[in-house]
Amino acid sequence: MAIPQSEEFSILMNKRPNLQQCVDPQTECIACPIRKMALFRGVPEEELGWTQKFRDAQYLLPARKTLYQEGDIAHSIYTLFDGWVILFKILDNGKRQILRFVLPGDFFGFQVNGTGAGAGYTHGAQALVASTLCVFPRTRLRSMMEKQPQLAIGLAEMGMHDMTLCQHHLIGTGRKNARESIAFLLLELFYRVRMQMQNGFNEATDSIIFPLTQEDIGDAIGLTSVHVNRVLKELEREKLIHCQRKRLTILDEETLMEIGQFDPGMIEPKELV
Amino acid sequence: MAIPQSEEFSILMNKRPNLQQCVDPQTECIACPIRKMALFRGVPEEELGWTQKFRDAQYLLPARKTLYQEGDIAHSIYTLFDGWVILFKILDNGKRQILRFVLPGDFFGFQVNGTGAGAGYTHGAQALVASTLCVFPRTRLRSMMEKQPQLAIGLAEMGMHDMTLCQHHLIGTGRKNARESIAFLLLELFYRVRMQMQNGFNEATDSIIFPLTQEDIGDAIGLTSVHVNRVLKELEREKLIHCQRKRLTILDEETLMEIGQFDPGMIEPKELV
DNA sequence: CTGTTTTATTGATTTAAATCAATTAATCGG
DNA sequence: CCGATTAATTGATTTAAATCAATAAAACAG
Repeated sequence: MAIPQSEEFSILMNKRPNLQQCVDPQTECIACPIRKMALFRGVPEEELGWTQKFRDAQYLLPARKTLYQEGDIAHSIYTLFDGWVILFKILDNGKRQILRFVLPGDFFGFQVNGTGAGAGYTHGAQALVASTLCVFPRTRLRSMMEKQPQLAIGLAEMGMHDMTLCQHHLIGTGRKNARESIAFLLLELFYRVRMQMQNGFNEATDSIIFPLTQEDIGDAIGLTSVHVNRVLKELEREKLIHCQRKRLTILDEETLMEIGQFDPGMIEPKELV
Repeated sequence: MAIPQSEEFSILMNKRPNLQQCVDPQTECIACPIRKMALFRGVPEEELGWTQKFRDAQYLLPARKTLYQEGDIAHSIYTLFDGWVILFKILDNGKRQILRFVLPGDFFGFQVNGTGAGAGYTHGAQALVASTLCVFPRTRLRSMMEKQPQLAIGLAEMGMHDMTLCQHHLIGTGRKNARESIAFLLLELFYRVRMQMQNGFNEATDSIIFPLTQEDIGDAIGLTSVHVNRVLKELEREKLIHCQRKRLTILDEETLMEIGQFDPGMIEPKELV
């Protein structure tokens, strides 16, 4: 299969220096294993030919590299094809708040300040592990949606889901203690990753690759890495979880769900009626 | 003008017992002063005739009354026409987390768990002051959007904006101390109310009606009302704000913005390119 | 493989905010 | 207008998590 080489490639590379062109044959939208959970979820198959032209190409973002910083001009929007990305914001006091964990199929980069082509991202984005991205030019999104309402509906549905996750994130930070909040986060990510695997590639399991450092966990829920460490050790002593080598094993799902007040229903994909 | 009496009226009233039928002549969508910021923002005027038929009617919700509880079957979605509504969630330990402050023009009630007509709201909704609501049947939303993509685009845009507000809310709760977080919340609501007034009815001012109790403030940002009180008193002693009789006056906007790390840009309405 | 950097771990101490406890001030229903 | 309920205020005490500090262990680059 020929590797599509977008005319905008060199411009894009200048603007997003950490992106690398995808060398492997790129996945066509029509053949995409995660399409049903992603931006094009509602687009009829016969329309995918021309909607794919909207897509720029697939690119690689190496582990721990920044995709964009807050304020960067938002030329592109993204669907994560493979990997793990965090969206975050750095405060004046230097502290970092992780806003969202982006998993395969998730759409991001559409939140901007300002209007028109010069608008800037409201947040930064960074890969936790080597990731593959589907890149779309932001300025074509509206006209695409006008031609293909299923795209706008898909976007609204994904937005609804993201909003619900964000609100749960808020509850964890605002009204749960460290133990409850950490239990909830571990379960949320565990379930999301596992659901991802079911819909895409692998089998269910009680163990997932978990590339967060303890500092990442703390920055997600408003704790120091020192305190995160103490709570994780406690949960390990109680044989509820096991963490080692960027791998997380859930040993006692039921107890953990009680502690974190986690309901798997929140993870399920959302539909507008 | 005749008062439209929906065929679904009596069913609706059984289901949402606190809603009262609007006695005053109801505002037609075409004449709505806040339409440009609301759900029908992008819908061309010539289409508003048939899109309004989608709307059920306007209803009154008295002050401090609950519109729906978490888990209630989500028959309707809402645009707040006038008033002030909070969305919240009650945790197992009885604590309440306010998720979102709904101001005129804002759309809510679309976040549900489950699929199809029997899905339930993910959160509760309650009026802070007597409020007027535009009520839409939830089950017609998707077909409406398929016929009128501007509706889906408007929904996606509003979702993007709400998401950004939620993320700022998260930052306040996760990574700011009580003083910073309260300063931010006061400014956010002050700016949102003032923007509302500019686009709809009144003049700019340094003072707004502010119907939150100190407990409401605490439940929004994860503090006790006792601590909220101490911080508010401190800000008053420093002549930065003045609170009295459900009215908030911002005396020193600049200093307050510095304390809260508040950027008015976040309040501006969002557009997809 | 090896030195270097990053991340994890654990103890001692401090602190911001919670909790407990009264009182005072507002607001509301009749 | 008036008793009753709800909300605000203030002090004393406790506590969950932060901060400070020092290794130990892992991951990484050359």
